[in-house]
Amino acid sequence: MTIKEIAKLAEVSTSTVSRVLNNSGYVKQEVRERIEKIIEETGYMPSDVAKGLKDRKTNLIGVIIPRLNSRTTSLVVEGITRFLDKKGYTTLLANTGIRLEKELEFIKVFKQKRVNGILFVATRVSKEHAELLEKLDVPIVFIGQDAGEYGFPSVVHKDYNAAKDMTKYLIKKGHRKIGFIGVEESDVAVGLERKRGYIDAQFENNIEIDQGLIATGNFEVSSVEPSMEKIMQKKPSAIFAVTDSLAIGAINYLIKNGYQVPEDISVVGMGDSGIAEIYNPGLTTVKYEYLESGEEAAKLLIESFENKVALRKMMGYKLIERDSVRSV
Amino acid sequence: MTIKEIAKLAEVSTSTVSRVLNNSGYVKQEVRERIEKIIEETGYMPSDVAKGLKDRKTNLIGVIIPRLNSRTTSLVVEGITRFLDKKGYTTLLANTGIRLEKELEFIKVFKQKRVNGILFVATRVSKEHAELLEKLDVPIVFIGQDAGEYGFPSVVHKDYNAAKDMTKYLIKKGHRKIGFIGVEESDVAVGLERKRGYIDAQFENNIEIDQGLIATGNFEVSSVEPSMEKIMQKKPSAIFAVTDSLAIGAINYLIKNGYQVPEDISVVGMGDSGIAEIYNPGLTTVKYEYLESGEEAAKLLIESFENKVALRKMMGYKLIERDSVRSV
DNA sequence: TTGAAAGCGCTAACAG
DNA sequence: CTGTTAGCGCTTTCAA
Repeated sequence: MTIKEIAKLAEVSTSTVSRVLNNSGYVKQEVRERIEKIIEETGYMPSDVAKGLKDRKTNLIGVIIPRLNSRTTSLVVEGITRFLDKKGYTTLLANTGIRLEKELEFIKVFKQKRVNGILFVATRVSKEHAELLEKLDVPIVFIGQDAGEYGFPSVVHKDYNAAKDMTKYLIKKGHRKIGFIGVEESDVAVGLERKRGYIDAQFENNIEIDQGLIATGNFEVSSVEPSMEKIMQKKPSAIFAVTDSLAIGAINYLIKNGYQVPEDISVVGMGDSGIAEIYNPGLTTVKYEYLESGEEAAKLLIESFENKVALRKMMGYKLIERDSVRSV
Repeated sequence: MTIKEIAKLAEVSTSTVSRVLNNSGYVKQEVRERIEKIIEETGYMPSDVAKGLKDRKTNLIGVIIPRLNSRTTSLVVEGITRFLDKKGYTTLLANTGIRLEKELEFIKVFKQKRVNGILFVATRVSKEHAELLEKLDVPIVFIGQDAGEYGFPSVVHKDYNAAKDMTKYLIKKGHRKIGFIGVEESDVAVGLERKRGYIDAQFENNIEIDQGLIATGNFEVSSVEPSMEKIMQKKPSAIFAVTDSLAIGAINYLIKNGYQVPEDISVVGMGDSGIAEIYNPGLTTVKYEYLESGEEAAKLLIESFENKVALRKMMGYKLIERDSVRSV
């Protein structure tokens, strides 16, 4: 079914049909009704493909995510779709499995689909990304990692400050030997910034950094065990894990090994992953504004269509005290 | 940047550029290289919009989901994107917030975008859906709810059997008074089928159904409290919740009220939501093949492009025994 | 108030 | 081996 067929059925020209479709220009009431009736009956829907060709605007926004099986990403995407839907944009979703080559490939695919912009939930941003994006010239906003270095607008979380605050909180509770479960530093936000916060907080409180208390694994819960084995040799009174999953992995490890949380040892996470709330004990953690960051990034992108300014938006956070820490 | 501009730069016709782009027909090696160089330098990417118009194939698949903040949906979508990506399709995502009018609207939007097919993660399927889809004539596969009644292919989980098996399991463990926390029956799969399983298993074991043991809320954890208050008056020895979140809500309620799980009362859920595994105690539940159902549905859809047969695919399940049940 | 015609970017006969 | 041309479905002057 095309506009031409509708025109023929209504015995008018395609222009006239187009006019009633877009409510533009003059159409005699009687003719309008005739056409509307036919459209209704046939279930005809105009093609956005043809329209897109005509006015080079697809109203498509490409969203690139590392994976979907994390609450973080889900919330960000939820925020994105919520905002874009309101503004009449449709979301194209690309799931990369955190593979750089996939990320680059999807950026190209999006360009071919002529998306009006890209939202990139990144775990790291490289020169390759920057060069490709530069070349393809698509509006983009990064989420979760700062791409300001390459001149791209970004929506980031205050990872450094949050981790520092959390560490200070533990220190205030009397802890001086705080184990740290981190992830690869190639993930600047989670791996590097949070670690910096952890270190600086101790530095400012004149606590000597003990490398024996610091373990680096990956995001998989299975990586917690070796990390914990290393850390526990130093007999810490608290564990600071950079994500809630890792924190819960740590707690489960402790329980399995006969410790009580928080009686014997305190544990905190970051991310307020939903599990944190319903877990037993309730996990003390930092709540980030994930849903809001998705909305904010989408908003930034849409706004950049008009005035293109590269900027960085910092999202807030909140320390949520629950039952996994005790004072010593 | 268009094919025309590339053609001009390379001093050839657009057809020749098109030929090197698609690796079709003959092009003199020397000319080919010249064109490729220009494409490379300019970062030109052919427009899928124009291509789509030409050969009425967009390689777009629309995915409609109720919301993203559940592990179930995330896994299904993960499975979908995984499969579609392999096959060269791109995913359009529509997040409805479980509002019927949004669902219908997105189906129309997808039609306008000329998607080649739709995957609908449904919570219920109505006549309105059926009529619209009939009229718009878009290939579709339902996920999670059976739309066979309206002649649409569906990928569903064995909700009835799984719930029945779970109930039988509790019975075998010696439980005769089993509380039931369900959801609205408008959700046929989760609300109705699972309840039927619960009832039939008891019927077959000559256990009289006590309406006082059956409570119906919604998916929100907050709805658990009133349900539990009602059920606990009957002093059950076990609770069967139709989702893991609900089950954990129940456990938290019990703990708050001084009960021990499973010592005082057993609790089981359904869905193997990830929380089930790391929760304390480990939750006995049913693991569904969510990721696989996404893949399976996408596969069905793509296959239906060739031979269009409406069919129903039943996904398997597995009872996962953990630590939230004891024998009585 | 309506229609004819051109053009958006690309591909595929067809002709050379 | 390469170019010309028509047409995909739609909107938008420009005329009438």
